[in-house]
Amino acid sequence: MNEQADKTGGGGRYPAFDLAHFTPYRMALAAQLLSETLAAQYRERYGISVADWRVLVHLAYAGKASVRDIQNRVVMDKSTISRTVSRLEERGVVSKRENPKDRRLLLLSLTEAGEAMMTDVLPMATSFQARIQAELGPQFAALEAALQSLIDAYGGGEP
Amino acid sequence: MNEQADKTGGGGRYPAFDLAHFTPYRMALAAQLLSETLAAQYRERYGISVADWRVLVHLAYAGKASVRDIQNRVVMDKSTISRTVSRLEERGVVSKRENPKDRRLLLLSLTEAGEAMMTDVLPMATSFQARIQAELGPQFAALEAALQSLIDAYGGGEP
DNA sequence: TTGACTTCGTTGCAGCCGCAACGATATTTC
DNA sequence: GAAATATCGTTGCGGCTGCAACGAAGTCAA
Repeated sequence: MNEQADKTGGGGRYPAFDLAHFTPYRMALAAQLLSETLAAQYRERYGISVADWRVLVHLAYAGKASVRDIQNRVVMDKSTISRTVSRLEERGVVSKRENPKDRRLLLLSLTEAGEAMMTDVLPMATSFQARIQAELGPQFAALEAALQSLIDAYGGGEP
Repeated sequence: MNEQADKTGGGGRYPAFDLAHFTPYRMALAAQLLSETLAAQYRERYGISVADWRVLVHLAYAGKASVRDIQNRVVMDKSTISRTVSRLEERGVVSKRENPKDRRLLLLSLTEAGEAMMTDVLPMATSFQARIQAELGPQFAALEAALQSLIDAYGGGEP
């Protein structure tokens, strides 16, 4: 509790501005804490990164998808998705075929091993969600609503 | 609105799990949208990155600080701070001296140019905060409270 | 059919990040 | 006072990311 800020830097040239009370920063912090807490669990067990996780979840949810499908649903650059998929394929948890209907597209899906892994991993996520919900209690609904407002207002849908 | 997920991948092996309704993901998305919206403004005018921004804001707020002071306040790795400070020093907006009281520490502060820049930039942030608050209306207080709960619950303070 | 245009995924590049190891300086302990 | 220990900031390294450019494949129009 030492090193107090002296706040006399600019001689009051600009208004006091504390990052700790700035909503974008607080949001980033909260998001990072949540992500890390969850990621620590599956990283330890399976060596899965956040990018891996997002791709895998989408495939578990959708069954089959192309890179573009994932991109439309998950906010990730297509190059990131491409590289993530390649890594997951090498690990043997994702299958990467060519779509015969349109040979530009990939037909991505989980392998047997991938499905087995997700059978183990998804409940972790579900219970984490439950934990958040429980910890927040009545605040949870309000948080959800506010997040939705922000996502709508700042272009979470289509550009 | 084509490419519907078929959801038949695992044959119902695991519970339906939609990333879009998962709180950690939604939080990350909202945080990213806010960050990008704000960052676009000062990046365009001053070529400032988010890391730059955080360091600069802290210095504007605190007047003088060491790398460690910043690390204690802002969640950034010390190596990131070190490199960010070096870049900002080269640009001439941050001064980097040695603390005579303890020669391990740096005595960081804004230069005249840095203060001038922040005089211009900080109001942008203030008005962005006001915009968020206005857009959320009564939801804002609830969001703040929920964020605080999460940050407390997941270790936003000291490890 | 052919040629222009669009879409999809990959890759080269440059930059940033986190971790761990390190040198320099302070502090503690004996 | 000297040696062990702790703290601070920097740097090397490996990995990841976003952007832009690209080749391959499909679509559209004349």
